[in-house]
Amino acid sequence: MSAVTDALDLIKRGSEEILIESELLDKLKSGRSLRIKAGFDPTAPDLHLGHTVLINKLRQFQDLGHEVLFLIGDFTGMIGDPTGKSATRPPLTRDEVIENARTYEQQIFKILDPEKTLVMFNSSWMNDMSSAELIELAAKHTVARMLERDDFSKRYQAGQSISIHEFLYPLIQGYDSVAMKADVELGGTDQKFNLLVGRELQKHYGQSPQTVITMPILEGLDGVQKMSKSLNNYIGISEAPDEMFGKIMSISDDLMWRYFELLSFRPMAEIEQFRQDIAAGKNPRDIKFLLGEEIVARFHSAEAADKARENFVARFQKGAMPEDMPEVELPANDGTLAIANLLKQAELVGSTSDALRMIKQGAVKIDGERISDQRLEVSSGTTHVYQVGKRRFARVTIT
RNA sequence: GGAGGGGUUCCCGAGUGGCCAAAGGGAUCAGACUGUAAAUCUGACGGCUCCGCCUUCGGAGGUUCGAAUCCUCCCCCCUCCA
Repeated sequence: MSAVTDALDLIKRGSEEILIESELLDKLKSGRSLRIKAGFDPTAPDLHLGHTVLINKLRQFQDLGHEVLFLIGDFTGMIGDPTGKSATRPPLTRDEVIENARTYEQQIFKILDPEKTLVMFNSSWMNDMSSAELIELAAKHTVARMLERDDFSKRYQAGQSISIHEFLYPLIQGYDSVAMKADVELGGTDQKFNLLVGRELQKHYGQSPQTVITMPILEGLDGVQKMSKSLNNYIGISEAPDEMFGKIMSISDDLMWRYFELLSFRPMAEIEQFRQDIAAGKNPRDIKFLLGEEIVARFHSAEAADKARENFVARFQKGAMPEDMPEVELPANDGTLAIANLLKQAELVGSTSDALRMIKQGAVKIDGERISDQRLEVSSGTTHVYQVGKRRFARVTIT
């Protein structure tokens, strides 16, 4: 096997689809450093593991000697990508976009090699585009083709609104490929339509079309919907080790295999061995520990991973209190503070109504003792650990 | 421009004058069970000084003892016609 076919094999691992594979092979054979594009909409301030499926693939390209063009869609971010959305997104303000973009830059270099990464902003060419040029761009695509896109046609049929500007999104994303002279573009499977528009437009503008590589969409913690910040089913790459480890442990056994496949760097053969071990009676929890440690070690350190596992065992298997919890000081009224107000002010619950409900349901503990008195008054000068449910803790001092 | 349909609590979606803080499902939270699993079961799920009170059903007014439900104006969405 030649180095080129080895490279192709590496690229294919975990990817969903390569359009067109033979073109990619030719590009690899040319021996030049390829321009690998990936675009990110700067709407989410935090990268999560779902993003890393793609970023890990970019890293592989870098390891093969190619250059990554990390596009921050600051211009398109103000439009709002309609992909996968059932409703029109509100546009972001200029300040929000800039702030979010900065956060992206800080995070990607946990994975990518800065030496081989070019961070670009599509505003740098889109802001200069004239209205005439924009209309010329829009003339290169038809409404019928736009409506081929799954989410557009669904919304259209369901009688939901599609604003004209949303049609511009795929066109601009495609035009980015022209402006960037991309050889390859990576995206999630939900981006396939947009990525293919890039190929069309490059042809229109006299460039050879980019190879499109789609990566699977990682399911979130619920195992059903895609991992996303807005659905609150994500694991952020900047999260604390304990949090990260705990979230990995909370996924179902089925989902664990998906995460191994898309997030682990272990060879597939080793992962297959894990499956066999479990079939032979090994506790899946112990395999999940390995996944949790690998992920925490990648974004923090091996020591942090060990520590996270130890904390996990101590806290949930042995029922210990967490080591760190918020420390809160609250003023009393007339020497005491009602329990419901205390819990609300300590931000353990959202409202006093919620606090009373939690007490009724047996979810509230003080120093580990379950309480049932909704009218409990806590006197000033005391410090206790208050707990709501299994996860929410605070050490509260009444002054 | 014309005709029609629609905007309900986080989401979907019932509800056409009092029994509505509003069915049902989803999401979420809690309890049980566990491997903090998942699944399942049970319960909760606007707010508050919580057996009572206050504020919600696109917005503003109005009718009524009483309105998410009726009337007026306005805003927004969709469909068909032009």
